[in-house]
Amino acid sequence: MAENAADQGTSSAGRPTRPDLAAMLVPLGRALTAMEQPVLDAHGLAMWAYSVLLHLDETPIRTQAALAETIRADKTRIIPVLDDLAARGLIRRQPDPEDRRVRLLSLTPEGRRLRDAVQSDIQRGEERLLARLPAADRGGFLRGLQALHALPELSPRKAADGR
Amino acid sequence: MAENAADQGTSSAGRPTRPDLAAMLVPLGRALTAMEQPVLDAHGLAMWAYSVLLHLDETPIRTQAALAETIRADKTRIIPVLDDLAARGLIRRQPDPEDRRVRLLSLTPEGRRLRDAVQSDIQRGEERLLARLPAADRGGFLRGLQALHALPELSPRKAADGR
DNA sequence: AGTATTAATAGGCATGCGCTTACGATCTGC
DNA sequence: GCAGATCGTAAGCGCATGCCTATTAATACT
Repeated sequence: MAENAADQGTSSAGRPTRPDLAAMLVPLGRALTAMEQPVLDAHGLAMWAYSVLLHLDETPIRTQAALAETIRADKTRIIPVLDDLAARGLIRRQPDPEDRRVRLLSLTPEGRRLRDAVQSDIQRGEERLLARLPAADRGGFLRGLQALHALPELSPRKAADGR
Repeated sequence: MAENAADQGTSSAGRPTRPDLAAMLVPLGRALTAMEQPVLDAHGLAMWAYSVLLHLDETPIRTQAALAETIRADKTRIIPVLDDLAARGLIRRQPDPEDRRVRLLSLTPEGRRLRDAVQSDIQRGEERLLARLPAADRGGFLRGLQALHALPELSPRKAADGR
């Protein structure tokens, strides 16, 4: 006994060969977010506001609640964000003629300009980081990340309603 | 001049070919964390407690403050966590004979057992996710992730004190 | 017409967390 | 042996966030 064999469960248990994914992903996410912050500050954008600008225009978004859900924000908490963005002329919020309860959201040209400028800034910083990766792994890392990001099981809300 | 050309910045700006890294990493981290939660609950461990168990024993940790820093916890906030872990016999907290201010932290055998069991469970779930990746990208993804995770610039605290 | 639903909005409650202060015990330098 | 720094600990402030309720306007169901 006390042997350091490796079989002790269903699969290859024992001492793992890598840290938990979350243990790497979460700090990385934090670090990336911290890198973004100064850029956002420079443009007077909060993280939520940037998130709104990003997701507006990518997908046709109808209601504010739907937007909130896609960016995983609280329905009631983005309202001040939208107020601010609209007041600054970065988004438009017109009542839907077909259903006058909903406000149709869209990016204004200035909104798109700002979004593009900020995103370029941010991705420029990210590229500096990616450059640190061995070239052989860079592509796989990015593809893997995008693939996981696209998995529906990882979106808790969608995964729940299987009907 | 409303042409939809793509050059408009310093480098390859315009519409980016991928989402921001943080925009993928952060939700992924959240999803992974959510996947871990039931496992942790099943073992009666909170996230901070698990984090402590993980990092104890990997590196020789002397002071509680040092532990707190490595797991990015607040010095004062892990104390109840340590209290609980010690009360459950998962860690030991003996006064250092050389400096009786500091408590030497170590994993008990039960602590190590629990940590290994939980981590196997967690990584088993993660492997199910990784299996969804194209085999060609899986290795690069993991290596890239580990490489970025190991970068010192991404640890805000260490990066700051360059002196 | 009359009731139930849904969108947007406001407000409030509870939680978790980072940060700060305070304090006793202990160590170190002078 | 005293002053200042350090460790562990307690307590509290403030912010961001998730969640829940209520209100109002508009739509849908019957």
